[in-house]
Amino acid sequence: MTTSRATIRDVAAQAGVSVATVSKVINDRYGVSASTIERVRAAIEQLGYESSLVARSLRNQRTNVIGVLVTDIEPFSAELLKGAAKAIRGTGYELVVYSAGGEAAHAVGWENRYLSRLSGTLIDGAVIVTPTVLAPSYGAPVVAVDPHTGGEDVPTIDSDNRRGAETATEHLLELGHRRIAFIAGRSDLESARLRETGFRAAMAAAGVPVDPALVVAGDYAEALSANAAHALLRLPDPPTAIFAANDISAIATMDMALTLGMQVPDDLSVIGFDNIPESTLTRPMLTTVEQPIQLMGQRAIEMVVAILRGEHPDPRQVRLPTRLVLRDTTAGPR
Amino acid sequence: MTTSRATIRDVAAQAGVSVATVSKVINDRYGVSASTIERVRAAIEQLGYESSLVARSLRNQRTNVIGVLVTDIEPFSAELLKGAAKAIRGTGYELVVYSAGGEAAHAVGWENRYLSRLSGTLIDGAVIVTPTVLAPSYGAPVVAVDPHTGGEDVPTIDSDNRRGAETATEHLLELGHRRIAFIAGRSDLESARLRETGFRAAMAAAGVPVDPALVVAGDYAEALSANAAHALLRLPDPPTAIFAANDISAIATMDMALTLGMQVPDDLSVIGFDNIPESTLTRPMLTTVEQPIQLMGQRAIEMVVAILRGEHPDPRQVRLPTRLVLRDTTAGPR
DNA sequence: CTGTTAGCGCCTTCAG
DNA sequence: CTGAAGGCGCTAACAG
Repeated sequence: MTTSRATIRDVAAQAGVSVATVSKVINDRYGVSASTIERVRAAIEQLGYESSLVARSLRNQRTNVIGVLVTDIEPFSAELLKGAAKAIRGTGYELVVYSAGGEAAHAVGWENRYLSRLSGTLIDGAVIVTPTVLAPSYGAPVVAVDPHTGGEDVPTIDSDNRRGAETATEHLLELGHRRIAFIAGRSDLESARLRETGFRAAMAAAGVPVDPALVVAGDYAEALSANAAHALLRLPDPPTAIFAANDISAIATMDMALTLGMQVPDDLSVIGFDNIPESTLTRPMLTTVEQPIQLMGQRAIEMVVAILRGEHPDPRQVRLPTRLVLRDTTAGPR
Repeated sequence: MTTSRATIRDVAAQAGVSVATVSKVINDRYGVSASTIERVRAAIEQLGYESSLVARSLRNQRTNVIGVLVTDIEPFSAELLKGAAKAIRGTGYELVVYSAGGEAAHAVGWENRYLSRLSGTLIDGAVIVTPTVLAPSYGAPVVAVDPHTGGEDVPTIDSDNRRGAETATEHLLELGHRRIAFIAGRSDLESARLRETGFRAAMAAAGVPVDPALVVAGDYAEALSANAAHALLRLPDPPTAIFAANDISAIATMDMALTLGMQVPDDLSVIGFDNIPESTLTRPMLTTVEQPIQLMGQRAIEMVVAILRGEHPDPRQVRLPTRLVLRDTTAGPR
């Protein structure tokens, strides 16, 4: 037990050569005799040696590793990771996902701290998911997914949040709803602002005034959204439909409606945003606006790889389409 | 742009002190005057300095990072990661997920290579998902999820694969099926062997012989499973039900049935294993055996953390229960 | 062909 | 209270 892992020195000692020679063998550099190579390889084999990624990346600039930085691994980022993993195949790069485990993430600027911790060493480039502040990149290429702002300098990937929100709202309107509530997302993210903008635009276009009491904060988070839903449904004149800024919030809303003894969609229509896999786990299944999340992850990786290869991907701001997915949580008001 | 990230030396220069002093401030060591601390903190702030994880981990033994090593990020591992991320919260540890991007993963022993690359440096402990060879751990605690073998030395987490497979088979049997096919999983994994064992045991218990032609390889993979399903359904005397060793295979089977113009469950019953979120995306929705995947990830992290804290978790081999989830892809044979 | 030297960014003695 | 020196594992010059 606990036999510390073999280092390059152990290999060198075992093979009776210098550390530098071992390094040469490992990296296929010229200038090592066949017999020495043989001996070194044998030692490596015997000791189960594998060069330390850390030591190596401290010394070299390139590591062949791309990082994906997330605050947490939840349904959205997990989908994104699937896409990222798909895109990484065949590129020769490896993927490292770094998650602070929620806590540190609350501090504004987590993305820059992470980036600073990993960049220059360990990763050649990074994808940052839902960053709130985007600092000058430290040399390594960075692509932001669903960033705090419509991006100016940094390449970004997002989806058409505004149009998606309009579509959702129009759907509710067409069903005959007029008292439509909106549970807003994280106010520090552009996506949340655009979803609210889309909601308001669709309402305005239909000539339906937005009751300020029906627009509440949900923060893309379960607990806060549940509270928000509770408050909305307890209003003297409650909404007949709720548009939640993401699926997590929509699911929390459905749970709360159930808790309050209401039937979805008979007593209340609910519509979400994202189309995470979990949205089909609810009963009834959630009607929602789909973002191509996996594709967003895929595109982000592709863009980082392209930049790493010295290319200059042209639209640096990629906006993917959204799409209404009709399921069973919306119906006309009674 | 491209201003290389600040190092501890930049901070030292900016604050007019030595590198060592900065290090002391960062790590809260005694022996620095209040005014110096102030100056150093200001410099850190101004430069946006964050110590390099790599340099740090090379120097120290502890990094406060736990690694999760996977061959790829697909539905199963993604679920597991959600659980792992949940478990990491509040522990003070951070999470790094390392994925080889499919390729390197094909080589046997990827887990040991990764572990060797990262262990001792970068990560304090690791969770390895579906390893095929488990070597002596290099000092750092390692927990294996769904390993190649019933684990002897290494702590492991898995679910009751055998019982789950029995349950699935019994369900098919109770519906009246007799020609039941089995699309097997990755033969290098204990889980796949146990699922097949469970299938055979249930068949034997019901006195139904297993037609060798109806047991085919699927490897837990989509392409191979689709082929397998095709072959099965083209048999002169095709099965009336197919039990696939995981949901990916089951979904591939459903797709193939559809391609061949068959109705599920009318012409063919299909049942899977895992209950990944994707299993509710099929139409009809997939009947399957649920493994508590997130919980497996959670438990694995908890165990690593416990060992890191010097505890000796008692059952070192944790087996979680499985459960039949009845949905819409099974019915009696015509 | 092989070994020696220096240094990546950081932290920890140990002197001053 | 502060700074200089050494070394973590590795690689890139340069010497022999």
